[in-house]
Amino acid sequence: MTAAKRGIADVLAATGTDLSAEEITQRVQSTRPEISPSTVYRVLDEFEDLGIVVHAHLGHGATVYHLTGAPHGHVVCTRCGTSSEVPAELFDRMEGELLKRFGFALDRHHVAIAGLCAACRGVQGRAAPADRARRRAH
Amino acid sequence: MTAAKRGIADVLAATGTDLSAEEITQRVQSTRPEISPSTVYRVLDEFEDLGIVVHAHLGHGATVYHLTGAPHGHVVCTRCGTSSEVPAELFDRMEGELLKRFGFALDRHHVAIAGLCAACRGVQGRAAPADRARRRAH
DNA sequence: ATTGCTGCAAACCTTTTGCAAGAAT
DNA sequence: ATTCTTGCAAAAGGTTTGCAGCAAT
Repeated sequence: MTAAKRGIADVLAATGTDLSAEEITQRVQSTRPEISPSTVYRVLDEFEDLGIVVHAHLGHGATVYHLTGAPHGHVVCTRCGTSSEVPAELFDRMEGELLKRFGFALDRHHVAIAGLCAACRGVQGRAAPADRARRRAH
Repeated sequence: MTAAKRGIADVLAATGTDLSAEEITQRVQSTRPEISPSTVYRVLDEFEDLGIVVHAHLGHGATVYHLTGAPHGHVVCTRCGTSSEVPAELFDRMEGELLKRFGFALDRHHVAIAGLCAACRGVQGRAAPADRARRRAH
């Protein structure tokens, strides 16, 4: 295993959250400044092929990566952009239905559910009209 | 209403599926060649503010747009990239749980569920190792 | 010698923005 | 006159790729 791969693996192991390629690059570069973003993308790709890493699309912005582990889903607030992880078991029922009705095998790792987080629901109450901030955030 | 807006609205009304900004641009340009992509993005933004249009992120590639109507979810195959719409009612149970447990208000319009479609499940059977095509498609 | 990894720079795709011109009020 | 909308071109964000060099075999 090369220095780049070791460094990227270390970063992924050291964090509890999902990281974008850019965040991973920055952290790797804090100890190995010469490692380039393209290498990070290439290594991440390779790790995915090996099943070590999975990624998810959170809707806005960059793809995020994390070590394969306890599968979890993501909820993303379309107003403030915050994302958080939710237990994979929330998807059990839907998984069964999708499989039965459409033959579609849901991937819990990969899911991003959009909506309004508790804080933003409070702020804007019932379905206020979209504002620029909300669109931007998302 | 300006020509650009009318044209874009017509395109959206004439299709039954989700369209990317690029597809919308191409279709609009078939009758009004001078309309630019930036205008399409701006008009789409405005339509969203008005609540006429909603968009969804399908994971890979570009954002897609459609007229606000019967809300539906999307499932996207991570292998072949195909996306299809699924009834919003599939999200009922999950919506309730997310609200109760996390105060999170799911937006059914906006959801993209990843997984393997029936065809691709057949092709690769049980959990074949990821291949380049799959990564690419997604 | 051959193969594989890497850094760099450039390319790419999607989306946004600054600006000056034109249309509508 | 003022305001809104547009086209164009450039920029921006995220990601991929060509290439030459270096490392490991």
